[in-house]
Amino acid sequence: MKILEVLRENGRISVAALAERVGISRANAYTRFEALRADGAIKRFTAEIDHVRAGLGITALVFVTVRQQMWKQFRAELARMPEVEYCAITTGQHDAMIQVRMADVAAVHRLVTERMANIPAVKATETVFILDEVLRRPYVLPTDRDAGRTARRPAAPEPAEVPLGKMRFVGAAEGRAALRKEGG
Amino acid sequence: MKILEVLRENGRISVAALAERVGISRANAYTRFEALRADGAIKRFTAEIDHVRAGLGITALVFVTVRQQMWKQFRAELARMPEVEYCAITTGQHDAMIQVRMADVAAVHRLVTERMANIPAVKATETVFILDEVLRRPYVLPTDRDAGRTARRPAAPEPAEVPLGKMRFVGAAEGRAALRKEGG
DNA sequence: GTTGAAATTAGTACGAA
DNA sequence: TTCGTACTAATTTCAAC
Repeated sequence: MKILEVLRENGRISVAALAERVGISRANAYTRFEALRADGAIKRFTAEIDHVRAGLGITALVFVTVRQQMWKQFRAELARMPEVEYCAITTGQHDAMIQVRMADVAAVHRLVTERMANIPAVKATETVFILDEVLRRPYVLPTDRDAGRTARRPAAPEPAEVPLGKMRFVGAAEGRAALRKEGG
Repeated sequence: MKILEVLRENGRISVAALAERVGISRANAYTRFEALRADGAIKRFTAEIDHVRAGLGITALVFVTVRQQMWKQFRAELARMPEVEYCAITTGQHDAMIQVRMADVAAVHRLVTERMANIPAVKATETVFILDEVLRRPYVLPTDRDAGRTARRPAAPEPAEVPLGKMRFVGAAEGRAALRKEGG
């Protein structure tokens, strides 16, 4: 975990420097580094690029409703859209969320109305623009849980008190109101 | 752009190998590499970590409605939540979208109902679970636009045909219907 | 899991095209 | 701006412990 913590902040650090920061020997660092890569815990190393400086100043989220039994086609179409940076299948009102980077607002409009709308698998879309990216952490690690808290718990083995079947995937405010009623 | 293309796929490549792949001299590669870093085009290098293998198998999106004039406090609270991987301010129904990685569903529930709900700046939340991350590209580049298309356009200087003030930030299906009516 | 030396590679400087 | 090259510093590998 310590190795991962260092590497997500500085992916180009030398293994020797990594060893020193983690507090192990160089040879050990090489062994563990290679093991993490082979194991797949580290998927790849990448450069974070300033998309604004690269000429893609507009970021948008497109929430997509996918026609049932056309998922395979939807995924195939996604693979052919290089402007898509991220796509996740979600629960809730929509089926998928897509994040795109474009040069300007008009390009987003064109993408959604011309390209996305012509995909048969796409039933409907809802577009939202990103005004500001407040934070992007390289990747969250389990050890982050205790960081930033004033009082750290001794990692109690908290059981899943709320059964999954009882959860409501809705707004928290609404959920709290309902719980209050139920609880009395 | 070529350098960025290589670097986002392999952030740990040596500058010598980078020079060869891009087709420039070693010395030139060092110069440009350093310039890209100094300029801020490359923000940092990072390791992509498999969060499932790291013990954080659940990913969720929390859409947050923020109380007006409490943005500063909201951002301050965010900084103290290490489980948040990404946060963006958006247009549309909600004010912000937060992506979190947690060990299990119960942990997400706890985060939203116990921690988030106790932040005065948070008026309401809506949680959605990510079932599958279809794709995550390191960072999209302008050169990606033409890739993956069967017919590539000669990069015409397309003007912004649709004025921003005329755009409707709503569902595309709805938007198309409206345009049909307007257009006749 | 550690240390230390050999082999290799990376980073720097500078003149020329 | 870019290239080639020579030089110095650092990294990686590999061995014994």
